[in-house]
Amino acid sequence: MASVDMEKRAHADHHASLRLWLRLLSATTRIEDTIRQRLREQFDITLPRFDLMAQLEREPQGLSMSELSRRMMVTGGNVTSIVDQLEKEQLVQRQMQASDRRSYTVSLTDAGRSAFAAMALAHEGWVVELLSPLAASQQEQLHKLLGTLKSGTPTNSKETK
Amino acid sequence: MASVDMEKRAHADHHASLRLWLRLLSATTRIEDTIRQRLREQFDITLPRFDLMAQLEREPQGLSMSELSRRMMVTGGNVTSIVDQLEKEQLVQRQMQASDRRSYTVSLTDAGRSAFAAMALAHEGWVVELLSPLAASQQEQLHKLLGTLKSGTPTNSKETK
DNA sequence: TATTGTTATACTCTATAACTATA
DNA sequence: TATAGTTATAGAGTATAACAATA
Repeated sequence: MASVDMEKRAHADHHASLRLWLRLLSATTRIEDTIRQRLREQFDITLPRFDLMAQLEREPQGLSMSELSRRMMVTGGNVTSIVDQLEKEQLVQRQMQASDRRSYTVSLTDAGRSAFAAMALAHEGWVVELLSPLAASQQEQLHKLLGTLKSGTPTNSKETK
Repeated sequence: MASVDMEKRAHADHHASLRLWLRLLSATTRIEDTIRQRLREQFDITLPRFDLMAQLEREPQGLSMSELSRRMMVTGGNVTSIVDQLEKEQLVQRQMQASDRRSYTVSLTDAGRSAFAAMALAHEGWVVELLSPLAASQQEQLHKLLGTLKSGTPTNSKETK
């Protein structure tokens, strides 16, 4: 009967989704761990610190602590401690804002900008290397499929930026 | 000239790889964070503990600490502490091995097995839900593409399991 | 009162290394 | 000597909540 077939199909699809998820997770984790390890070994930096610098590199005029917190999706206290560390190494700077004296603008220093350029170059090379089993056209396909995944559920697909 | 075109192409591909990686990372992280949060809220369990139980569920006869360590890709000390916690909650048990008295066999208790069954069911439902923006055929496509990525270089595409 | 950012605290996961017991 | 597992310690990242300064 059709309903039995549909049930079988549903179970098969569920298992397929689970297998897909495990593969997605393990592929991503493997690449992420490799990048994390190389950033540590070659530049003595962690991924969150690298990410924070990447955010600042995109915004030369700098960002407030709360904006960094929002973009990195971590709470404010954590941003404080990451910025503290990077400031100690003179890679970023806090600048007072005249308009609102509660708030700082955080930006890369010149040293930070050049350090980040070197790291970003290496980072891009690693990504190219680690994704190289896929041909350019396959990468494009993957990019499209992940784009569909990105936006949320079909029934409630509100984009929060 | 052709060499200039090739350089342009290489740069474009590099950027495409980087964009793909960022999308892959963010999609995976978003799903993982959602699962982590729901496991915490609904079952008061962390992902590593869930993963350890999943390993044991697949091996009813149980696993040694060192085998668990190998499969979860974390060092022995961590496995000890995770097993300690799960044992305290009576979800897993350590059993002496007659053959080698240095070694334990860790397995799910009956309570652990039934608790895991409930969690795994919910977990599978979440995965199905979170991947639902992709149709079954798209999920299959994604699975294949990630398979290529998984095994390493294109010249050596062995499937490990 | 609300907001920006800091500080203090606690928890989990992780690795390293020293240690015990057994092989 | 080598191996299985534990213990102790340290460090990173995370969240929560109390706090100070400013709006």
